[in-house]
Amino acid sequence: MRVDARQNRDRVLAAAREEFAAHGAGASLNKIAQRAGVGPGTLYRHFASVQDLLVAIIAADVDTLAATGRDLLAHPDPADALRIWLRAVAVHATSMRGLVATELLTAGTDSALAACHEQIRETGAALLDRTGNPDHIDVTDLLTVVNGIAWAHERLPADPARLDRLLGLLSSKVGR
Amino acid sequence: MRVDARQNRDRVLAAAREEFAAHGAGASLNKIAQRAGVGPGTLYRHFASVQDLLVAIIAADVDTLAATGRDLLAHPDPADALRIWLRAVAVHATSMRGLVATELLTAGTDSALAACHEQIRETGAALLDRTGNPDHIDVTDLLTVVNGIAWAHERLPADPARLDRLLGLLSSKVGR
DNA sequence: GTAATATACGGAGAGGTTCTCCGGAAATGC
DNA sequence: GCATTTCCGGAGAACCTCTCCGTATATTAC
Repeated sequence: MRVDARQNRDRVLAAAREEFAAHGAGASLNKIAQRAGVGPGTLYRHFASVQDLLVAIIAADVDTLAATGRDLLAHPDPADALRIWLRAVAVHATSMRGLVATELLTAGTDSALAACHEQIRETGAALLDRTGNPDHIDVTDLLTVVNGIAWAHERLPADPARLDRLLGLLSSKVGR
Repeated sequence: MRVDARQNRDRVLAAAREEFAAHGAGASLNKIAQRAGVGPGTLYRHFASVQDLLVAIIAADVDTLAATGRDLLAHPDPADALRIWLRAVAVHATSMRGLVATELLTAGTDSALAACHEQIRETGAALLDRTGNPDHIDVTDLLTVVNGIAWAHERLPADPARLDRLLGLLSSKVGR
């Protein structure tokens, strides 16, 4: 890839981060291009759809999340480890005004996104298995609910304590 | 109100129901007007914003939900009654591709919508109180999570059994 | 039944959006 | 230094939301 192309790509990603954080799904791709100092054509050549753009932004965070999960496998209390990690997942999904939660949930056909899903699912499964999982909870279901909670939390007026309260409503095996 | 105006209003509402159900948030108000056989001006005169349109559609369903809740106050098992009603709330929120869940969550400044919120909150509070509410669960938090679950469920490929599984992940006091 | 009035209609149009296309400019390889 | 490949950027088509206002229709008064 030509170095100027990579620079433009990076500039677009940075601009998109800011614009999505500020306006969520209502962000204008035109404005992202403008903010990045490139033409609309350049933006669309690098990212064929708004989803591609989001996935590129999210992928890095997913790696971090998986690493956190691996570290937590060494945590003395398996149930605590799961709770801590689920909270981290929720916090991550609580960004960009619901866009991340939406994207993480929708399977779609994007292979990069599918890889993100799989990475998160495997990490969650490992943590859940270590608790013994007496209620035979499906890890996908669990992550679905956590995403839903994150989405709802973000949509309401800011209340820092709410996220923990909502997660606390989960089944006692994983919630509290 | 002139009778032709009322007829147009009703036609717009019917068209909007179909269009929202088909395209969710991506529905075009132009197309709704076209489908209803009126001009855009007529649509906007009746409903100043897309939110007004949604609230008008939702309000009737909320009345039904509140009535169901009142009936359930006579249910022999308070915990069962709460679970049944929460499921009904989730099913209702699971329509129009997430639009209803979104709308029910966001408080905003619309007074008609605020009335819907209050009606649901009061019904939920009555049902929750009757269980004794040993965990001191906040009814608003509970409804928030149910909405989040409904939203997440609707966003994924159809799986009729999933909604119950997700609701089952709630704290044992209300989930199962 | 007719005239006067209030009310509502509909479409043109301004300004925004997404996304495409292609001529020209810039970087790379020899 | 030159040929070639790659990439850029903006013009523009098609769509969207939302407003304005002349026109048409329903209602009321006579």
